[in-house]
Amino acid sequence: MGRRSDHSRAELEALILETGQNLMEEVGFAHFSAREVAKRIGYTVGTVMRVFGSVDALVVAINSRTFTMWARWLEECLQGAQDGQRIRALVKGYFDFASQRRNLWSAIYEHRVPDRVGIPEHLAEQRSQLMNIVTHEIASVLPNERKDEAERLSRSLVATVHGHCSFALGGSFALMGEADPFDLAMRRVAEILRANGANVD
Amino acid sequence: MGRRSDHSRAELEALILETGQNLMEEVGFAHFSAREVAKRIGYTVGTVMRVFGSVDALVVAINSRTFTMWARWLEECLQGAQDGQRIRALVKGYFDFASQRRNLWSAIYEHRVPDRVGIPEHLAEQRSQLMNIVTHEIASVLPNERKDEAERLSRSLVATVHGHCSFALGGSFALMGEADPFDLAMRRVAEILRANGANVD
DNA sequence: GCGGAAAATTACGCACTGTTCAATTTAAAA
DNA sequence: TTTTAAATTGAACAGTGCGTAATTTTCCGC
Repeated sequence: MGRRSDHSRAELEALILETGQNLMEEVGFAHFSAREVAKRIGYTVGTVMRVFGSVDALVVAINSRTFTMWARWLEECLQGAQDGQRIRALVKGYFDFASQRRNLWSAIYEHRVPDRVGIPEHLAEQRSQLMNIVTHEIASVLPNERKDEAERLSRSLVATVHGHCSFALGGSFALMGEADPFDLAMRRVAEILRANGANVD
Repeated sequence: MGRRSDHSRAELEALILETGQNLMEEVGFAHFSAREVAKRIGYTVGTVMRVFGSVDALVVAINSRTFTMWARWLEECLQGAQDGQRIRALVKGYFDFASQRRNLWSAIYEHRVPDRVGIPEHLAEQRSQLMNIVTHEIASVLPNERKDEAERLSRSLVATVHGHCSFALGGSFALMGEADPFDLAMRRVAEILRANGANVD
C-alpha cells in the first residue's frame, strides 16, 4: 500500500493522472472509476479524492492531458509532412489519433463538466494548444489580408473534421454506407480553404 | 399496476417507447434506466425487459424514434421556409432540434450499441429518413450532371453541421470564444455547396 | 366453472458508484 | 524523544443498475 514517503504530492498527482488516463483508454468513460485508479496505483479511494477533490475534476484533468497528448501527436504528424501536405497531415492526424485512442478521444466529448467543477485556467490552456497548432497552419495558407480570419476559420475547420470523425467512429457513416470518411473530410477542408482564399492544391 | 388487458402488446411497446423517450429527455442518457420507465408506466422491470429484451435494445428503439421526430421537425422547418432559404432552414432545424431536445440528441451519440444487440432493419430505416430529407434538398440545388453525388455530399454536409452543433452544445466553441456557431456552420455549408456546383445565394 | 398459457410481479443476486470521516500511521519539527 | 500535523486507510453510507427465475395473477377457450 502507498506510503506517505513513496511519492510527493506532485508525483502522486502525476501518477494518478497517468494511471487514470490508461484506465480511461482501457475501459472508456462509462466504466471509468476512481476506485479502480486507486487500486492500480496501490492507494485507496480516499487518497485519490483528496488529491483531485472529485471524480469529475479528475476526469477534467485526464481529458486535458489527452489534449496535450493530441497536440504533440499533431506536431509529430506535421514534422513528417512535406510542404503542401501539411493541412492533410493535420486532418489525417486528427483521424488517426481518434481511431487509435478511441476511448480517450470520446471521453473528451462524453464528459459533461458539472458547473460546480469547471475547467481551471491551467487546464484550459492545455486544451488550447491543439487549436493553436491548427490556427498556425491555417494562417500560413491564407493570404495576408485574411490572416486575421484564421482563428475563427480554424475553429470551424476543426468542427468540420470533428463531425466527420465522429460519424466515422460512431458508426453513423457505416450505417449510411460510407466507405471513406477521411476522403470526405479532406475534400470539405480543401473546399472551405479555397473558398476562403487559401492557396491549396 | 399494469394488467394484462390494460394494453395490448403493441400498445405496451408504444407506451414504453414514449415514456422512455420522455425520461431520456428529462434525465439524459447517463441517468436513464429501464426501472424508472417501468415505474412511470405502472409496470415493473420484468415487463419492460420482456418487451424489449434489454436496456440497450430499448435505447436503440428510443433513439430511432428520436430520428423520426427529428425528421418530422425538419420537414416542418422546410414547410415554413421560402425558396432559396431551404438549406438554411435545414441547418437551422438541425441546430434547433439539438438545442431544444438536448438530451434526446446526445443520447443518439452517447449510446454505444453493443454488438450483440445491433440495429434491426426497421429501426435502421427510421434513422435513414433524416438523411433522405437532406439528400432530397441537396439534390435540388445541384446541377443535373452532379445529382448522383448528392447522397455522398449530403452525408458530408450533415457531418459538417453535426460537428459544429456538437462543439456548440458541448461547450467547445464557448471555450474558444466563439459567439455564433450557427453562422459558422452556415458559412461552411454554403462554401461547400458552391464548391460542388450548386447554385445558392 | 375450469384448465392452461401467457403476463406481470416479486425478490433476488451481483456488481458497482462517489463521497465522507473517524481512526490510524507516518514523517518531520521541536 | 516527544509532539504535532499531515497522509492514508478502510469502512460506512446511501445509493444505483441490470438481468433472471420462481411465483402469482389474469385471461380466454372450452
